[in-house]
Amino acid sequence: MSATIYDVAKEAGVSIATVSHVLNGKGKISRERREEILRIIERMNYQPSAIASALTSKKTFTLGLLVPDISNPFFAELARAVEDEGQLLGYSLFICSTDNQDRKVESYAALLRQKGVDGVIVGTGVGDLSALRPLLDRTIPVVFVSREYPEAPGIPSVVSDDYAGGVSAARHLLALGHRRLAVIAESEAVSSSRERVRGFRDAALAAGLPSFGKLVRAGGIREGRLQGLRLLQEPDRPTAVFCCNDLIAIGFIQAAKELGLRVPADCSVVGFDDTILASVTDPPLTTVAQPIERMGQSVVRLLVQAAEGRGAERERLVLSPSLTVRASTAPLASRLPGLAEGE
Amino acid sequence: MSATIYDVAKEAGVSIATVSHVLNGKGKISRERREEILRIIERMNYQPSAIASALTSKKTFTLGLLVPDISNPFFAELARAVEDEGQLLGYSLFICSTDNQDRKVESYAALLRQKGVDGVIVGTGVGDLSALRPLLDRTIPVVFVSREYPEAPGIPSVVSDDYAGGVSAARHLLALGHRRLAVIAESEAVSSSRERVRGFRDAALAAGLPSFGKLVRAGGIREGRLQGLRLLQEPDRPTAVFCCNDLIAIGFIQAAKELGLRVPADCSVVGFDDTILASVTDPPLTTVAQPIERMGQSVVRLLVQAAEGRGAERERLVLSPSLTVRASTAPLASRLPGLAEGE
DNA sequence: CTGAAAGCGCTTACAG
DNA sequence: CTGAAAGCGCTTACAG
Repeated sequence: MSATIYDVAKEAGVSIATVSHVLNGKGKISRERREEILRIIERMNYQPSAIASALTSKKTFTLGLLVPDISNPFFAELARAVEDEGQLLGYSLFICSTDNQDRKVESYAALLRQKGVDGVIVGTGVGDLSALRPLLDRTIPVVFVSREYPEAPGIPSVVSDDYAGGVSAARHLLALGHRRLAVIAESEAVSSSRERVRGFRDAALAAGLPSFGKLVRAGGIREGRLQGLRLLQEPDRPTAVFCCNDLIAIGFIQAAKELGLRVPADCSVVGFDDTILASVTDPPLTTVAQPIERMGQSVVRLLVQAAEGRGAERERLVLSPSLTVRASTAPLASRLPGLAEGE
Repeated sequence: MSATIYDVAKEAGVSIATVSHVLNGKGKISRERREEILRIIERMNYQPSAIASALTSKKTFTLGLLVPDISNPFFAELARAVEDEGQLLGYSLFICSTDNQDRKVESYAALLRQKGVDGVIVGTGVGDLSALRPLLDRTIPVVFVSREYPEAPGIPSVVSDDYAGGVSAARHLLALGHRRLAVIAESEAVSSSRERVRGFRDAALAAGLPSFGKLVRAGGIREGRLQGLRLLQEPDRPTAVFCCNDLIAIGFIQAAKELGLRVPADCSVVGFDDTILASVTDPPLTTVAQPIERMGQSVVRLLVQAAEGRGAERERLVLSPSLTVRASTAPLASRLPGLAEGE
């Protein structure tokens, strides 16, 4: 076993209370004593047990992060930002992949509660909010990131302005002359996706489009490809598509290639998120960039504020996304789209 | 506050020892008593404090994972596998991104020690192994994944057979008729990269190549691109390149495109890892696939064995990589490569 | 400025 | 089969 506070106290000829005080900078300790004790701590290579102090102080300096899947680049990048900001503020991070399943959400929630985390960041989809009860029951602070649940009043959230993101995607495509649009959204259950679609629709209608275009749903690459194959083989196939995340967009581009269509010449594509994937595809993806790093920083700050009893200053933080134009979008070709296919 | 073991004991009219016993399945408790107590636990929604039990039992059921960067897809995918296997065995996961800096490695090591983790998985580069001293001093079990340190005897590791991976990359390119090869390796400090290069070289020489080709170094996409620009503008530019990870390969492909060269027509590219990125690039990347999921599972099992005192069965587990052929490699064009550029 | 003592919520011999 | 009691390594009023 390694040194405990008792060993240090004995060595220094003081009580453990005094050692504890110099450790935590509490109370008044004479400068000489303090320095003497610090020296001994150093020499004995003493490190206080976080477990013992957690048991008494009720603080673990640990946070939980619930995401659908840590191997999904968006959440991996978010996790990195969360980890860094947590580290800065002295908090460690438990990572929990839920696959958006309430069962896993609830089991992780119970686990995190048992572990005594000081707060948890929820970036995962939660079908039934009661899955979070183990946390809320014990009044462990919770903050949502990238998702919101209006049914959960009083729980702060950090999101990007998804509506505005949808608007900017639509305006970009409209400015390029596209009129025959389509949207591939995520599940209706995902609040952020709903907002993105709403923004896109409003902007399209505001531009005088008679109709808003086809709307289909997908989750990741595979489904994006499937829906792409379908959309692109319809007689009135769209000349531009808005995909509610980069993965879907990637699947869509794959579908286009398989059908011998060129992106953006035959169909423009806009994604959402701007993860590393967007810069790597061919063509590089025009996409609505979420400020992932700032989102991560902000949730942590909000959560730590709540955890430390300094009431969160705001309940809801909305960060602005920005359109990153790469090469998957282009002006509408002058020929009538679709003609080549023999309509 | 929520219920403690005392509340349950009082409610059940037994001692806390008895409650503890039924909780942990220890000792002999009469079936009726057990069931009665279980019922009360259920009713009171009692969950034992992991902190208190950690303080007495010296087990936290928590592991640490040191990686260079959780937002790097390879490590994100590995982390997912580690998390899942840990979860299965009852362990939670602290995630620690070190950016391969010894300073951060050491500070995380000290932190994990304070938190009392039962073991740590090291997938990060460590320049000076003494950065791990906080762990080793306290004899906290450590296992390496994807890297090895021969200087650290007695520490188990799980790696893929990097040498064999390098061989298979070379054989693939040789079989396609390529003779003018190049390699973009990671830093010399990275053991896995060294082995990959060694395998590649041996296979090339064994095939009768007079020389093994150019060797340059890079870390990620940016450097891969830079080195690509350089390599591809030399008079005797290679017709095929082996990149020691997918990120480098992606950067290389970008460079080729910028120079107006086609992959694979003008230059074949083989990567290493087979992360999600490899399937998303254009062309999709031929790459040596590491069995990421199995690696994650295996390290966790090895580590938990060590943590639970069941001596690790083996000190070193080597998993076989396998070549995934996609579209970034092709037979050597019949024309003399490079002629087009006016050599 | 410093110390004695209680207490955090468990587990674990040990005794019966 | 069950309980009393010690102990894990800290923090925190409280007293002096």
